[in-house]
Amino acid sequence: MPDPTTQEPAPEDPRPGTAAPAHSAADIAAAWQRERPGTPTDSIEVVTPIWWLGKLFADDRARVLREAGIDAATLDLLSVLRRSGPPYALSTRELARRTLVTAGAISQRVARAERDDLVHRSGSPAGGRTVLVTLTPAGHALIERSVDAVLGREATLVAGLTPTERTTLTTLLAKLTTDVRHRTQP
Amino acid sequence: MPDPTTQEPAPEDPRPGTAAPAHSAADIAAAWQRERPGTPTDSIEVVTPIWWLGKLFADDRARVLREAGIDAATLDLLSVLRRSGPPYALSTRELARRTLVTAGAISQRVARAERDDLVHRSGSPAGGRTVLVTLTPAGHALIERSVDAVLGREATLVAGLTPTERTTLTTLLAKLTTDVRHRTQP
DNA sequence: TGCGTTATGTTTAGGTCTAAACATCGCAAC
DNA sequence: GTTGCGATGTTTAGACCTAAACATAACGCA
Repeated sequence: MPDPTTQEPAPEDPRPGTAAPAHSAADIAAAWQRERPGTPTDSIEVVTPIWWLGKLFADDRARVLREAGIDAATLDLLSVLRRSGPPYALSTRELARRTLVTAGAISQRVARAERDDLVHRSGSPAGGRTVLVTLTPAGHALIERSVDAVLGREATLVAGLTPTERTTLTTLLAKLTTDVRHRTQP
Repeated sequence: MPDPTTQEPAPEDPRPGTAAPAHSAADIAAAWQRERPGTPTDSIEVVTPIWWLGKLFADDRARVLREAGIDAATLDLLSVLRRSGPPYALSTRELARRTLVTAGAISQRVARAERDDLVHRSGSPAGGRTVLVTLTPAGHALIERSVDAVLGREATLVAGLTPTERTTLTTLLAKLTTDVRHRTQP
């Protein structure tokens, strides 16, 4: 019965009872249906490619950044500060909000970046207990020469999509993001 | 000049020179253009939503799994074994190939799962130095009651897309994946 | 038989993240 | 004033991953 549409080469020794390898989202869904009929596999062909693409982009970005002498976490930190405009300073809280990691992670990121003289903490000029994290000249220089490398590279990765396809994809991703946020946050 | 299309509330104290917060991919691209005209921002509206969606799905899955008493790494391991069909046994190498993590990570995942009596290692029945990792009855029972919870939940998260939209999205993601693989692997 | 090569697993060092425990600071109610 | 609460940062314990160093085991071949 199993007539799986695989794209992988068949195993050298197809022992009876051994399923074929699955390496596309469709294969994974088919394998569940074969082994466990009725499994709710509707989401697999949407969720799985999104994860795989995220990993592909992340791995490629890591490769590019290694040559630039910076890691993804630091790039994220410096980017947010650079994009915020003069005076290139944000509180820990605000950095956490804009980077999707916890305040504790920001604290550690800032500690590493401060050790490398890319940012410095300044005791709160404005009220409260807030600490302002500011880009140093070295940090500004590093992000300046990293961002074009990273974004330029990623532009080539998505260049295979036509403008129409890209617009459609962006729209659908935005809709899905709204849906998921709506169903998970409240 | 800056007429940023933000969806966030304006900062309480808009000091001069301070950019508005950016919390959509379009806002991020606009912020780069405002602060650094000419930055190649073409990819941002594709790559960023993919990462954010990946994180939304991962966080939600972690929530569901916490109640089921299993973590995402273990779910991944047991799922691959369960989907492979009887006799629910695969080598370390093959597990690494199907889960997108390194062989070292598999070694550790298997060690944890073995400690919890979810799988057991069997000395190579077939040739070589290969170690077969096999699902135990407890592991089989755990994956059986976890997979419906996870996939059922995710089905509701993508239920807002019409069948047509879902097909279009799947197609575009597949095309992008092919492109990116082609440009990064060789 | 002896040796080098290749494939496979495991271990270890280092890095990063989250969750939770702590530590402050400002402020409001009284 | 002072007591308590809420917001903000930092620290720490635990989890998990990668890369690289180590082990073995099977093979090919002289």
